[in-house]
Amino acid sequence: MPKTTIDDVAKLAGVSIKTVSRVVNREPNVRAATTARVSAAIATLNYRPNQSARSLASRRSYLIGLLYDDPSMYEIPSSGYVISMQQGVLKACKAANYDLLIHPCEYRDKHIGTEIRTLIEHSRLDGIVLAPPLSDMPGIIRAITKTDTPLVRLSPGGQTTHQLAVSTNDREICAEMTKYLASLGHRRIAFITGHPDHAAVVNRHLGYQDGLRESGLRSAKRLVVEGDNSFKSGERCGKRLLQSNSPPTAIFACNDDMAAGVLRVALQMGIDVPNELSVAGFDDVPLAQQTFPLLTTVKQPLEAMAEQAAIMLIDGITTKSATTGVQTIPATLVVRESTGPAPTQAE
Amino acid sequence: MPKTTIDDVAKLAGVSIKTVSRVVNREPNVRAATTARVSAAIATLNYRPNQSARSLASRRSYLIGLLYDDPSMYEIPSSGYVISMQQGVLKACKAANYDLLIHPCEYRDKHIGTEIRTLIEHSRLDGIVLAPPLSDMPGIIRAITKTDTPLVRLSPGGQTTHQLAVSTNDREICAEMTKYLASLGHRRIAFITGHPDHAAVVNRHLGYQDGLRESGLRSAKRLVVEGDNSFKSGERCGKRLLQSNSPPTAIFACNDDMAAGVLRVALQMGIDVPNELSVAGFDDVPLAQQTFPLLTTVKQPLEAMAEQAAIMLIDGITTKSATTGVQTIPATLVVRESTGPAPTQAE
DNA sequence: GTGAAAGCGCTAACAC
DNA sequence: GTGTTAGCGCTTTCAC
Repeated sequence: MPKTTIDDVAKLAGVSIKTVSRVVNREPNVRAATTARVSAAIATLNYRPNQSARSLASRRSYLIGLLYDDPSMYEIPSSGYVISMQQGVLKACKAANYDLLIHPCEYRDKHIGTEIRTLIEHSRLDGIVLAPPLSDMPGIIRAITKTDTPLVRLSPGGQTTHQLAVSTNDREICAEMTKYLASLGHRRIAFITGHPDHAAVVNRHLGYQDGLRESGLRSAKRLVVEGDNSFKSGERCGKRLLQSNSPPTAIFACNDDMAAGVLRVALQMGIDVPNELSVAGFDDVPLAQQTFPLLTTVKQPLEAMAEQAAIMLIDGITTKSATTGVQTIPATLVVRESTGPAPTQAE
Repeated sequence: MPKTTIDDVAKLAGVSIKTVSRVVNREPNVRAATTARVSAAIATLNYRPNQSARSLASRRSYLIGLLYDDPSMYEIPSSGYVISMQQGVLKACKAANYDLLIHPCEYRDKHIGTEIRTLIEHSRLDGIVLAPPLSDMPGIIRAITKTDTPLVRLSPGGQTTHQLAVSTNDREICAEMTKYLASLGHRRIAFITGHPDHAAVVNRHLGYQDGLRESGLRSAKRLVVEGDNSFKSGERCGKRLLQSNSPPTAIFACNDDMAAGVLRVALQMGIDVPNELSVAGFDDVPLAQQTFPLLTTVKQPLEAMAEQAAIMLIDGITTKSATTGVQTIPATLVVRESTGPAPTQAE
């Protein structure tokens, strides 16, 4: 069966192909009656515009790309984060009749710039959603903007004045979590920092310090250890903290994977969570509900953020206005089972 | 800067555009010297063929679709499985200069057939990789084959004579795992079945029965409970099994998410794994290395399977030969910490 | 409000 | 081996 084309529809509706095109693209200047006739023809013929032809003529691919750090680069890959982003972007794409092209990449690769440029030019991406920590890498951002491809960054750390971005209130919410832990009586609250390349997690560290200060606690260098956002690094950091003399009574890790690693180490060492140790994470990925005990964490609205990013992106593409702006979608505390009052004798 | 086209390259190389096209597409019948000249021109102009134009002229999109069960439909979504498949397919796509379009879908949706058909016609997918349990749904398979789109199924349960598919030795390896548990002295080995719609997990159940038989054990109905592959269902099933009178000393769940759920329940109930209870899973997703204790499981070569599927698919597309065949990539046992000798007094 | 004509950048079919 | 000629099915431009 030869696919039905715009000509078939035009013939059946008794109009020119241009009018069909107008209806399909919701352009103005078509009488309601005509629109109805065309729509009917489209329905009976089950017509679907050919994207390739559309793309060629309009110089748009109706494809947007989601670029993120390749999870398989880590010992134990984390997947919940990526899936959430994908879901969010997909939702926006579906609504706007765009398709999503995913592209995990190794950002440490020397030729990452060329790779991205090739991807964009080859696939004719209409826009790009850039996930952290890629969203903080000047080289990558430059490679994209040089091709004039619209770009939205997720959770960028630095300044975002002349670009599109969506982020959450990392700093404030981390201060809140820290204050919450302090309010439970904890005095030695440790912090596991994240990926040093990921600027948003730097803000989380700042929030931790804010929270400490506002609770009248002093920050101690030995209570802050550096992870890389991976589960394994959480285990390593947790072990180090818990084996020190005068270990913390609470550990706040700046993502869930690391917090889950801490939880595992505590279990292994026979430390009772939350009675002897409180543990908190950040993200609220599925893993936070698969640990024992269930993880207290910060619910980052990742899917909503990704969706919003894609909406802004597509909006900018269709209106051709180089929009600018930063949307912030607030995170919230989720208290589950891994946090509790500080142990009394441990002071 | 106006993008460079095939005409620019032809002019610079002093040949016709058709020759450039030949070089780009690695077609035969071009002299080596000519090829070299064209390649040089391509390099200096940094030419990249326009996919839209290519697609329109050749009726190929250079896009393949990966369809899978939408993980966000579950209480606690599982993501490791999906990410692995994506990785595998992406690898093959990269090698063949294809792009990947992901499409999670709710297979229970009444209009799933139309949705898939629209996707295929709209995006002009050149081929589809169908993940389980979609790969077992006649309605979905029919919707795809009706559009004449090449299709590869992952882990289909039923017969696959006239179609492409990649699977693993579910049944045999499950028999092996069961026998392994029996060899540890376990006599009451429970099994948590998976998604009833997913035929491959039915084979796992059969393998469990094989293993029991070959170990001289009788299968008991009360030792088999039905889950749906989700973590939560693993918790529910685990609780039910462990709270029964005369509980099993080993539980074999037919995927890791459910096994992890069992592990959590055991921890909650104060049951010592592996000393009082052995637990085994299937898949070897990242979660299997994030539990306490680490999960003994069956390592399913998911990424390799997905890659192989995509290779077969692309191969069939480029050679236009309606290939047929089923590849089987064997799984292996991974013994970690959650299994051990059966408790002595518990017999 | 609607339509005619001219491409978009490439590949297919065939000629040379 | 290489080139010529037609489209692929749309959108764009501009005329009416």
